[in-house]
Amino acid sequence: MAKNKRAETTEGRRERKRRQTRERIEQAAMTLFLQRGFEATTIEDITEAADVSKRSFFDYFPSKEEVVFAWQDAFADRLMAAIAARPAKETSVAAVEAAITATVIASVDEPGLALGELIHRTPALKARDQLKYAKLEQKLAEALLLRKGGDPLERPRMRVLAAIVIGALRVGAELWQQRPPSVSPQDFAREIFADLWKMLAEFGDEAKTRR
Amino acid sequence: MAKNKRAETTEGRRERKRRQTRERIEQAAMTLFLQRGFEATTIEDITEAADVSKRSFFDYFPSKEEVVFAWQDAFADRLMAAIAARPAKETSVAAVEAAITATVIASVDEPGLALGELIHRTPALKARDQLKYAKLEQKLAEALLLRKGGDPLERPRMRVLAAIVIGALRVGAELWQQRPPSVSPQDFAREIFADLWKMLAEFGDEAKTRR
DNA sequence: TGGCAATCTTGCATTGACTGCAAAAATGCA
DNA sequence: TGCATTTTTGCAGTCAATGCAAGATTGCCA
Repeated sequence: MAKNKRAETTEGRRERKRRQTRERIEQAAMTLFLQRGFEATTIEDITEAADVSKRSFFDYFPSKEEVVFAWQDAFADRLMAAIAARPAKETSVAAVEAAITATVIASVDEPGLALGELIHRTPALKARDQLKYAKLEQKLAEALLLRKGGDPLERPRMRVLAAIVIGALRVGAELWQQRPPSVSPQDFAREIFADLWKMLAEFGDEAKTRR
Repeated sequence: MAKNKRAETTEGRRERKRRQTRERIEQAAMTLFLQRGFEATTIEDITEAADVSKRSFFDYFPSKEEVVFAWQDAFADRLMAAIAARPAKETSVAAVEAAITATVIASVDEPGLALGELIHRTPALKARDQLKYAKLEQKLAEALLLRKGGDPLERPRMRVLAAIVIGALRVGAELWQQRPPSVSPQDFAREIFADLWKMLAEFGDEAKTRR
């Protein structure tokens, strides 16, 4: 089973082969998924293409779905790091904008883009995809709270801010996928955030003057 | 298979028995799920308890998960209706608040409350649960857009408003589940929304005066 | 270099969700 | 009562996922 490094030494043949096998499975799976769809691809198809036994697949990935989402953990980790890196005196709003923009830009070229459509047309994957956003939101909320010194009273506030921002990220990702990116990711992100804050202010004012 | 009424006449013996069977399955499933967990309950356990054949289960529900989430469609439909019922001259912000509050209040006594914990501790259900919110959000966005006469330029705006409000609903539902409801649902909803709009205004102002 | 111990890979068997199909049972109606 | 329609069921089969133990590989050291 998956065990880790014995010492902190360099990667031995064992580790290397294992990583290579993992990549071979991932590659084979993705190719087949994109080519003939997620459900229409069986584990056996994948293991055959990757030339490993059917049983071994589960030694590398806990489930078929995980192959698709494995790479996405990286995004959440980067975002956390980006948040933590913002100066403490910066407002939460400024910090998320900067952190998300930076993380998105740093991640925009990854295979994830091609996956969007696959996920979108596969119900089981769609559910898992949403879960990913939920986890991201929770992590973001924690990171934001930490910046505030962990004050428990700030928690609901940061939860809501996280929900708003991740919501915007989700909507933004959708818009991005729909139209061919005629602008740079930077400009796109900037635009999205500008719109978002403007809307927030409007909605807020609207509620303020209401009743 | 599931066919509908032949004419608009009253419910015959056939329809009635079918509905009863469906309820029996649902009841048996829920009892077992809550009692021994989702994964630990097999379809056979359920059908045995409900006294139908294993095969028949799938004549009533497309999957094990659907039993859990079937009732939730009702919420989305009610919310849509509530939005549509708001006067057209009302602002979007005022309309969602009123509609959501009314719908939540009308739905708060349903079995859903007991399910929260079950869903929370079952990964597969958690994913599906998030998908539910996503769908709700989309429907809400459509309903809001419709109120605006369907102007395509308003779409992203309404998508974001929907994301924000559903985000607040999600966070609110979580808070509600955590602490014993010491206040009425009405007051709780009012409070949540008041906080939300206040936060929006603050975040908006903060962004406005920034840079 | 040979051999041992740790680790990986694989085959085999099993469970459980889900589907298709056709026979059998129940129901509605003339 | 008899027949057409609908429902329920049994059965066979596919596929994901898991446990287990035998077989192969690898790292290491005497």
